[in-house]
Amino acid sequence: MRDQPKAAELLDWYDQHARKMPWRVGPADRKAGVAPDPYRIWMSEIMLQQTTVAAVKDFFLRFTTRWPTVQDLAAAKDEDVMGEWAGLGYYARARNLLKCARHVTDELGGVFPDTYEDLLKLPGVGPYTAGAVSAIAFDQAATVVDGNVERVMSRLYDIHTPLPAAKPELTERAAALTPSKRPGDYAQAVMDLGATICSPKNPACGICPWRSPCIARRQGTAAELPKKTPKKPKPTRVGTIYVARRVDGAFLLERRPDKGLLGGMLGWPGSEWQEAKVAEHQKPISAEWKTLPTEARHTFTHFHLKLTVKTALVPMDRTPNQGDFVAQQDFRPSDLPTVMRKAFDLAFVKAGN
DNA sequence: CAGCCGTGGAC
DNA sequence: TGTCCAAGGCT
Repeated sequence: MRDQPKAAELLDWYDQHARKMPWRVGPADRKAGVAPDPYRIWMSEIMLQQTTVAAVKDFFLRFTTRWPTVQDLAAAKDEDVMGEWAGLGYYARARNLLKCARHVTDELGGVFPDTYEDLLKLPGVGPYTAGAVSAIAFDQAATVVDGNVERVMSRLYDIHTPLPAAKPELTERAAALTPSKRPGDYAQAVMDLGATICSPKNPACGICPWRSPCIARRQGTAAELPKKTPKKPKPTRVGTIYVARRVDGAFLLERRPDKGLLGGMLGWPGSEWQEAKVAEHQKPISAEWKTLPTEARHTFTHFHLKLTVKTALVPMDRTPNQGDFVAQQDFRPSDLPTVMRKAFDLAFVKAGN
C-alpha cells in the first residue's frame, strides 16, 4: 500500500521554506506565541482573492498604514477607500471591505468573529475566506480550499475530473488531510507549496515534500492537472470616452454606480460599451472635441475593449450634462481604475495637454 | 449554476 | 500580439 500524504511532512517543509509576507506571522514567531491580527489577516485575504501576492503587497501596506485598525477603516470615506483600491481590480471587494469593517465596528464591537460559520456571514467573505481567516487568524482546523489547494489535491490523488465539477471531491480530500495541530500554518503551507513547487506549469516535483505519496507525479500527469472546462472566447466591445479639462485645470469626472463594472469607481464620462457599433450619443459637455489618433485598449475578465478617446479644453462658462468638474488639486490619477488611467495617459501625458 | 467582475505578469 | 492564470464572491 502506497504511503499517504502527511501534514507533518508539509509542516516540516514550511518551517524551512515559508514565504515572508507583510501580513504573515511566520512559523517561528507563531510557535513563540505571536498571534496574528485578525484585521490584517482578513484584509490580506480579501485582497488576495484572485490576485497575486506580488500585486497585493503594496496595496496592503498602504491600506494598513492609512487605516491601522478596523475602526479606522470603518470611519473612512467611501471615495478614499475606492481610490486606494484603484488598480487592484474586482472593485466589489472594496465596497464589501468597507461594508464589513463598518458592520464589525458598529454591530460586533470591533471584534472579528472567530468561527467559520460567523465569518461566512460577513460581506465579501465566502467559503475560502471564512476558512482562511478562521485557520490563520484563530488557528482553527478549518478546511481551506483555494486554487492552490485544488491543484495540489488533484495531483496528489490524480483526479482528472475537470473543475469546477471536481470541487466537492477536492474539498473532501483537503478536509481529510487537514490536521488538528497547527492548522493555521498548515493552511498557509499548502498554499505556499502550490505557489512555489506544485505550480501550474513545470511543477518542481523533484524537491516536493509530498513527492512520495503523489499519484500524479508517478503517473506523469502532474503538469496537466487540474483539468478545467474550456473557457468561452472573449468578445470585443467598443465605446467612446470623453476626457475633458477646463481652462482652470479642473477635470470632468463621474462616480460610477455601485452595481456593475468598475462599480463605485471614478471615471470619465462616455458611451455604453457594446459589441455592436456605438450609436451616436450625447457628449457630456459642449466643447470643441478632438479625437485622439490612438484608441485605448483594455481587457477585462470577460471582454476586450477598444475605446475611442475624445478630448477637449472647456471654457469656464459651460455646464456639464454628465459628470462633475473636479479641481486639479483634488484629483489623483492613481484614484482611477486602470482603463480610465489609460485614457488619461493618452489624453494628458502622451498628447501633452 | 453559469455569468459577471480587473489587473498585471508569465510565457 | 494572445492566452492563461492568481489566496473567490455574488447573483
